[in-house]
Amino acid sequence: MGIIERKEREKQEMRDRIVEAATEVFAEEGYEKTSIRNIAERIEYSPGTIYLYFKDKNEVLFAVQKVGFDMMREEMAPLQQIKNPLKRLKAIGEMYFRFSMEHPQHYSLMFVLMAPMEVLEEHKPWHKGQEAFAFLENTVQECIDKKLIHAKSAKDYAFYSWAFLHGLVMLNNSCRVRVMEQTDEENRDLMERALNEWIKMIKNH
Amino acid sequence: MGIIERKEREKQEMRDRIVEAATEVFAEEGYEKTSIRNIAERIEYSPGTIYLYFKDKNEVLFAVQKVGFDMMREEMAPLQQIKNPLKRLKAIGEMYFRFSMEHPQHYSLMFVLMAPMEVLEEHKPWHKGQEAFAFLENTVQECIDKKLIHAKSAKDYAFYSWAFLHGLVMLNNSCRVRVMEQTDEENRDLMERALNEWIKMIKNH
DNA sequence: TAATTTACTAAACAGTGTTCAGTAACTTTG
DNA sequence: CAAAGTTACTGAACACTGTTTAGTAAATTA
Repeated sequence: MGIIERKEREKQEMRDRIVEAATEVFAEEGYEKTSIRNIAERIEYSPGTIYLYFKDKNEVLFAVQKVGFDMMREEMAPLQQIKNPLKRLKAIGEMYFRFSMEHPQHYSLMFVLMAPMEVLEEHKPWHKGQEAFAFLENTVQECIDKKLIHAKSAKDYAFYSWAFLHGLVMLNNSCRVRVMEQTDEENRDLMERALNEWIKMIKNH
Repeated sequence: MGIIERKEREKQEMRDRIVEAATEVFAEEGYEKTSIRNIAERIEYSPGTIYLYFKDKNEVLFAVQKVGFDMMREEMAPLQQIKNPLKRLKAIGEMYFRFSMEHPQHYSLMFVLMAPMEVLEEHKPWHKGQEAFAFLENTVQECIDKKLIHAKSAKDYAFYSWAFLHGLVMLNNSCRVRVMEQTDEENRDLMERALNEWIKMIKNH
């Protein structure tokens, strides 16, 4: 009897539909307007139904976060082709900036909001985050191996690089860049300059 | 007749009481639990009363943000005594880390949340933010003047420094530092190392 | 003292995440 | 094929949220 198999498949399909709807609402309306009722309405089910497939809202957001990481991986994959690791490192930075501008809602779910992280119990790994970070770390390691940068620890310097970019993106998105009293275009230039300066700073001369 | 003067004074006192109560609730319970009803209850008035003194919740949060900047200025002022601007720069970084750890709620109101920034109309200056940034920028300018660092623009490098620290603080507070799979203490060490590395990176050798 | 202004409140509106009793449809059993 | 059991789903409820507004009591002015 393939009934249990079909039921299981239907269960998974329903889960996927919820995640798809949640992703749409989230990308279109943002975090604040993403409510269980809103998601339920989009798939034409009652709000309670979502709780038959997810423990709580955080679990739904965690699933949407995964979608975001999959999107980023697709933009990251082609960068593997860049043979010079220092050039690849810069390309990762440019991709990171672009992603944060084109998908601001996904960006905050992936790197800012606490909600999706709350489903991860202590000491349990954050697979999607680690996978993305590994790509950065490997690139930094290659730079060290080829003596292109003066870093000791690839892990540490990968993290520093991430922190620098993340800080720039955050100050920009949260309007704290207002202290600079510049136009939006000048701010974009500032970010570009910042990435160039960062590469210059860590480069071996 | 001193009645209008007294009335004005009472109006200001009431505003102050609201801000004080809001600051307490905010520091104790955090952003999520800071509601108009919560603030009103603490000063034993109805929620509606707050709207006689503030346009909306954002305006209350903006006032609390100012309190946060005043707290930070008090920690910043003594650093003026440090004559060596590069040492002062590092001290600012250490103070910034400490502040973010000791007052996480104020930190997010000052540097992360959108709500308090929404009271600032476009092209209007963000005084408190600019004042704090000026202290950092002046210190970087002194470093340039004394040829201690290899920066061209003090404004740009002050911003880069801020972005780097802010990025570290954010990745830490938002649990994204989990990619490092380290203990809390190891993470604190990482932040300290990061600041040292940053100073080393921008220093003239 | 009467009229006016001021300060405040209670209630309402539309929204939130989550739980749970009840029900209708589907599946299994006899 | 009918009865029993299981599954999937819903509607309503609970305790919250920011904000608006009509109504009221007190303070001030005339």
